Amino acid sequence: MKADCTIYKTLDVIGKKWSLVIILELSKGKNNTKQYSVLKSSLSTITPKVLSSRLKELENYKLISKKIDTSSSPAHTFYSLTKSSVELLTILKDMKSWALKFNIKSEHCGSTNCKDCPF
Amino acid sequence: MKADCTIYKTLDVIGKKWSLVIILELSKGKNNTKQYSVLKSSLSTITPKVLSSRLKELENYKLISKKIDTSSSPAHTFYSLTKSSVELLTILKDMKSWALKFNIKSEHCGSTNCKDCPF
DNA sequence: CAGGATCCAAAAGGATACTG
DNA sequence: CAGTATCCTTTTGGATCCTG
Repeated sequence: MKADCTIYKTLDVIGKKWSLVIILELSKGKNNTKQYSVLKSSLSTITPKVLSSRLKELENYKLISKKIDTSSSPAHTFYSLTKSSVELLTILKDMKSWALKFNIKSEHCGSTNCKDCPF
Repeated sequence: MKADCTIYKTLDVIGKKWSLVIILELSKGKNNTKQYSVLKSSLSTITPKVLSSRLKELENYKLISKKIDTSSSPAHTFYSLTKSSVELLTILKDMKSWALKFNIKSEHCGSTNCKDCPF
């Protein structure tokens, strides 16, 4: 394997801790969108430092987009999935099916139709 | 999202650095099997400590199996994919297709039919 | 509200040397 | 050959405080 192998690079993009989980959380929002504070509280154990650095990375990769609503004060920031990351959801879904088949599953979930993982 | 969400746990299993890359490398071997030393040299930048700890983890998860051939001296150790991880290859393939579609690709590869990523 | 700055502790990863 | 042991560097996590 060469260091710049496509799969290797892909794992750099989406294989980091929190990256896919952030994408999953955004997918639960209306129009694949969530406000920063809502996103943050849904990822209860993440710290603002880690969250904002992941958001920047994902934005650079164009996997999420950011919009600031200045009509209210203080302003609200919203993050949305892009076309790219929406297509990634299929892969997340397949990962879940695979996991359930091979018994990597959560106690409270254990099904393919769980409100926490909306598949 | 709860801490024990299925997808969250799945990422613990296969989302760690090197885990999927090791599975990919084993898939290139005859019968999805490679000798330790061959595996190691195909992952040129990995260190023995990290490699052996990942191999133990993957073995515990039953994603790989280990066999020692004592007929030669010194003995040779072989690692193979299991049924579980063979089914994961489909997901890796989908990840590659997704990456190529959104232009995360390697210079030398850039195709869906590359000997380094055998898809 | 949405982060950025700072400091610190813990964990993961890497380099190298060594052994059954 | 297939790893361990040891030491060190880097990354990650957490807490807290601050600001436009």
